[in-house]
Amino acid sequence: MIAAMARAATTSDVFNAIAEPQRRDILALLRAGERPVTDLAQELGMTQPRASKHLRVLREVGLVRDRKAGKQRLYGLDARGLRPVHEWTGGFERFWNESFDRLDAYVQELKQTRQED
Amino acid sequence: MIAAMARAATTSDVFNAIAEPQRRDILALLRAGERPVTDLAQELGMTQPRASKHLRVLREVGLVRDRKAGKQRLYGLDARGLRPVHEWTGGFERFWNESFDRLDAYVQELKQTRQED
DNA sequence: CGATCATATGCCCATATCGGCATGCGTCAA
DNA sequence: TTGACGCATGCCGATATGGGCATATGATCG
Repeated sequence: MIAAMARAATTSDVFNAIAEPQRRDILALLRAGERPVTDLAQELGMTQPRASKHLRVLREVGLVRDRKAGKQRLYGLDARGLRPVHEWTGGFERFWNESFDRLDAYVQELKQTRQED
Repeated sequence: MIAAMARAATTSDVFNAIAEPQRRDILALLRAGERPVTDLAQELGMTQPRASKHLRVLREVGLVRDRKAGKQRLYGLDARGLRPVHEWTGGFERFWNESFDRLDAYVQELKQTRQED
């Protein structure tokens, strides 16, 4: 049976993956090119297991690819998955500029409301 | 003392707020204009308390504004907070098209690597 | 004031998530 | 084969999160 779930189906989708600051840092670093886990961990000041776990999440949502290179395992960026996020937020673009006007309208209405009390 | 924390400082930032599908649905709906809680809840097929809780998160990160309108409370969109997300993902835009080539490169390297064994 | 509608909250449960630590596993060198 | 290195996992603890349900709160109306 389907019981109560925390963050239900959210798990392992791109939006969730980039909700974690450290994972965003990893992605940003990978723009410079492939890197082994230890490298990333050190650069970002995190332990190796921690880096590995974050990388796993990123890999599971397809934002990262890995390939073996001898003893090492190189992680590389696959940013295609970020596109949907960019497009989704882009769907609100026209509201960014409107917002201020809207807020002004709110303020006006609030003032009126208070005066009417 | 600061003990181990789950999702540390992530809580209540915009990235986290939009990691939840239902909250994204709410934001999308609000593009059409202000709406009372009950309205949103019904439209999205969720209970009123649930809608209120999601709206609270959205309000806390500033993606939503509310104003009292008599008995009701109208929630309205304030999309400015989405801009950073859009820009962050935009920073990867040039990799979207590269990705395929990169993957091809990976494959090439892999082939070479295998041959060298 | 009392009844009622619209929301926000509190409390509880189940589960997801992060971090640390120790350890397993695969690869390369001697 | 034995070590050493590089990385992935397993397990545990602490906490955040989502949902349900009942209820507190706020506001309007009679």
